[in-house]
Amino acid sequence: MKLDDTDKKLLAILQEDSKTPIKDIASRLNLTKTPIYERIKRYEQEGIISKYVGVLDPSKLDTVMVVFCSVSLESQKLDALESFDKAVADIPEVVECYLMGGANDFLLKVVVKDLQAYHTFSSGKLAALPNVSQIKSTFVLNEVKRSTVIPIF
Amino acid sequence: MKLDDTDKKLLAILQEDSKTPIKDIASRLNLTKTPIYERIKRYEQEGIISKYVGVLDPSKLDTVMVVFCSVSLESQKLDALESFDKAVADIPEVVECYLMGGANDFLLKVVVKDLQAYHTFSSGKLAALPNVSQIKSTFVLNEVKRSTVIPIF
DNA sequence: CATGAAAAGAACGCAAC
DNA sequence: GTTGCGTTCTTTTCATG
Repeated sequence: MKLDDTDKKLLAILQEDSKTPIKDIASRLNLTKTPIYERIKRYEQEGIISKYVGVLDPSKLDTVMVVFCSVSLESQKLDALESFDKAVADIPEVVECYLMGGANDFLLKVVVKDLQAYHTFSSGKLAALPNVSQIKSTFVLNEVKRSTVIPIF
Repeated sequence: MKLDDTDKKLLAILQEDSKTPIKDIASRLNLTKTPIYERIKRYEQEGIISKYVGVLDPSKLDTVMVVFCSVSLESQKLDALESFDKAVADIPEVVECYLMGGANDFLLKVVVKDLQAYHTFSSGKLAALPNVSQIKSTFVLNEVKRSTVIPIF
């Protein structure tokens, strides 16, 4: 869909704070409630906004450990990639998963409780998936920035 | 803070869909509105829930390209790391940034419009930051899974 | 797009148990 | 924790210009 200037500003606001009342958004954008309301409904219907979520602060939770791991498969055939896709979707510890260019590896962002939980996950769940040939884990020392905002220019 | 079983279920729901009405949550957890409401307010006050956001579907936006890049600094001294932290926070293309174990590199998730925009960002903004010695870019071919949920066990 | 009115729903506060 | 009530805010719909 084509986004005009108002769309971009509006989506930026909703990505920052989805609880901003429509009337507040309207006054910030020098419009009235009606057009704002209709645009938001359009985003939701078209799936541009896929959902509204609460974002947790991991540092406020007792023990949360974040690990990035790059996973290589034995085969780069499409069906091997797709079966890995599906398997990963059902593993809650895998928060994000991307197929990367270059070596055709997967990059996974994994959230676990502690090092022991990571070991259980890595050797038990992840290595057990079909076609997995190599796993390289790198641990996050510090979360410098984490936002869910997709910048729209 | 210590989280009981109800907290975990409640946080899971809010991470999935923050617009679920309190009365619906209450009935799902076999409780009434009051305790649900009070727990949520506590999460917000203590910062466990840091914010509520709308999540966009990048595939519905014209051109969105995701790149992971690992950035090495010339110095690993604390002030060099911290000044990089601060600089990165103000760059909208950098959606996430982590200090990684091992080689003490930073891992950045970058969202741009297209390859040309990435080049502008990488050579212009990123390489221009103080102390940056090396940048390795890997492009995302396919977004297999992306959630903002922190699994709580 | 603006404006205003009206109805429905949700959040919020309070009191009593 | 529950139940109930009442107020306020927001969302939602609708009609007019």
